[in-house]
Amino acid sequence: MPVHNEEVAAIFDEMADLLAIQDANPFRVRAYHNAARSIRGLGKDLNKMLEEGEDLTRLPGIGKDLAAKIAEILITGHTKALDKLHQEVPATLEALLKIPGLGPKRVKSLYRNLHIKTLKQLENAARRGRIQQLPGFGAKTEQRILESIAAHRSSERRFLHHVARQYGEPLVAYLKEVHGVKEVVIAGSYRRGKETVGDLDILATTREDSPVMEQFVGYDEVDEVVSKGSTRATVFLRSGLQVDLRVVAQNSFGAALHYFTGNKAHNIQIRRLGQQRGLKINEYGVFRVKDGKRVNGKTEASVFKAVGLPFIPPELRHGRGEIEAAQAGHLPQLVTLADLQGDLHVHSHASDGNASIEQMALAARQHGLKYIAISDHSKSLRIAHGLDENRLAQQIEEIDRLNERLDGITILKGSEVDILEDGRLDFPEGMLAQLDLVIGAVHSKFRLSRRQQTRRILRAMDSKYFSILAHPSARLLEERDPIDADMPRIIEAARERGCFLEINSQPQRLDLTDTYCQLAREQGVLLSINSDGHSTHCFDLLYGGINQARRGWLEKEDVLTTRSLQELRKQLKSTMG
DNA sequence: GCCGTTTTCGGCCCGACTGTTTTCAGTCG
Repeated sequence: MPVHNEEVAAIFDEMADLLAIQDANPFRVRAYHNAARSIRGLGKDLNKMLEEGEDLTRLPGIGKDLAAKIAEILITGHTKALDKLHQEVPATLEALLKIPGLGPKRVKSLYRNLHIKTLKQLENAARRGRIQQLPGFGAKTEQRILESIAAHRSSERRFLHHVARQYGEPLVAYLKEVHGVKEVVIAGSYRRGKETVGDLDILATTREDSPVMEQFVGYDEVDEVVSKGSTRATVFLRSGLQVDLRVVAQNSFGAALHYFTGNKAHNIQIRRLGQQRGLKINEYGVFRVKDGKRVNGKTEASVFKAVGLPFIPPELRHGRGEIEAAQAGHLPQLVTLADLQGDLHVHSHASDGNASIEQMALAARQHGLKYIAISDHSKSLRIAHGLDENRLAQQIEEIDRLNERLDGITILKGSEVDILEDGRLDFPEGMLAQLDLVIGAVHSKFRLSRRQQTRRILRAMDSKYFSILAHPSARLLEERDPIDADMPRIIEAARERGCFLEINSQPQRLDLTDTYCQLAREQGVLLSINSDGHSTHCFDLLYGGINQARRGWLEKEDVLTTRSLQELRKQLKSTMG
């Protein structure tokens, strides 16, 4: 049973937490967290790297010691270092750290003084008023602990980017109307285009007399004010979405925007670069260390320039090599929404869509697209009224008639064909041969073993008619975990067979994920950014696929659906051939 | 525990807010 990257990362995070409770050197604690983050950002399977004899110490944040621990975990499934920690510190204490307001120091105090090891014990002690008697704790802290435990179930909830946008944009518009407010921008993971966000970080610049803080906490969707100072406030909206507002002066806008767009790893790297140049970088600007003089910070570009870098797009700021690429002049020219020429995964009311083929085609044309492929479900997906051979044959004729009649948009004949459990496709070859493209998709048997699932998909891709693997991980954000499959192997197979992978733009899918997009790009596998649309509004969702692609370092050239119809046909033909 | 065109030792990003204090530790992002 192989251990996967995520499990290694989780072990390091746990070790960091337990070490922190033990009062270990904070930098050592951080080293473990850094290593965990570094591993999560890998596009490659650690097992494979080990097999191929790659030097793990070349990974950022991994040195000799942690490389040895990684090898130990991969081979034995655990590490003696964590086993030892568990003997010294109860593993359950880690859960206490998740309570807002409880960090390692307080958890340690609770454990040492009140022998609290579990959430239940914590709750009981708080109820009996025993916590406020501890030094460093008070009545308010105790009350907050009780409230947090009550809300614990929802505390880890993340919001889809698409949903956060629906709350965030009206709030931004509202803040812009407040007296003395100049700029208002949503920064943070939202600006980096992440598929889900834990909260919204809003940055505003104002004149000094602006009542923006009062107006912010008085917004009629605010349910709870967590904290409020003169430059920073945190609230919860009724929807449960947490929103942080930070206010800075206009001339700090660039520095603050950079600072609050993050992520942490990126910011730390930028500051280190600053340090090397005798500069201190914070949210207020770039300062010379020797005399404290402010030298930059009005625009984001000026912050980058101060450390000798070109502007790095927000979607790349994850501390995963973008700074090194910028230094080397190798930053990608990221694909944009305007580069898209078509959409190869569109449904009609023949299966589970709610518009006719013509309506979908006209909506696509309206959106500036030059072609779409109608790719309705195949017969096995009964719940979505999948098409059988007869209905698909009729649809092909309908598309021929429409193409004769419609100008400015071309409709391709496709099908989203179920990949059956054994890897067969849901239509016979004779049927597939009549299509312009075949999109293979997993819609069932999500819980096969890694070995079976991988073999299933590879076998489907063996079909000479297979064009694109739809939503490769089959995940549904906040709802269903990704299938367990060897994605690097699948990407390799796509390269060998000349197939493509989809970036599905549905807000809940956003699949392929960013790190695998990056791997596909490195392997020369083109990605097809598709809406998987079911209504005429679906083309608005393509922005999500673009976000995903940009976080995966993709350029226009790396995306199949930026091709002209003529070039696309050539690409598809070489697959079919 | 990691890292290094100043270093193999001695650094490690930095500031705001809260609560419990009476000048600051702890937590958070």
